[in-house]
Amino acid sequence: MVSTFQREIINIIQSIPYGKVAMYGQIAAMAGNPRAARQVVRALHTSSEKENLPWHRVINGQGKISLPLGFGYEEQRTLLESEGVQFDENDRIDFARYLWKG
DNA sequence: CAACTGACGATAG
DNA sequence: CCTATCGCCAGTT
Repeated sequence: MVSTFQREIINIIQSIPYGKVAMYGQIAAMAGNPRAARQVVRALHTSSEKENLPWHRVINGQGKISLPLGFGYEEQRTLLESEGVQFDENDRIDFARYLWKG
């Protein structure tokens, strides 16, 4: 089953606009729990497949992709770049330009 | 009910 | 910038 939290998180993720990204902590905060970043992870794992979520627009607080190489990293990066999101020399995303502000 | 688990976050070295 | 730790929270087993 999916708790209210999870639904809220799913809802928020679905509202991230094209070409923008959001941090786990940010989403958690919008869902009502600034410290529940890990629940965002769980929500993605449980619903990314069925819910049609833009999971690739969710990155960690360092502006980087959390997935390890060969385990989804390339896919996420490709998806983001196809939306116009650029990475700097340290593989980080420029929040000033791409961070979504709810 | 206790232990375990994460695509995390902040801090320290 | 990088790794190592500790703290956090809800869902599973």
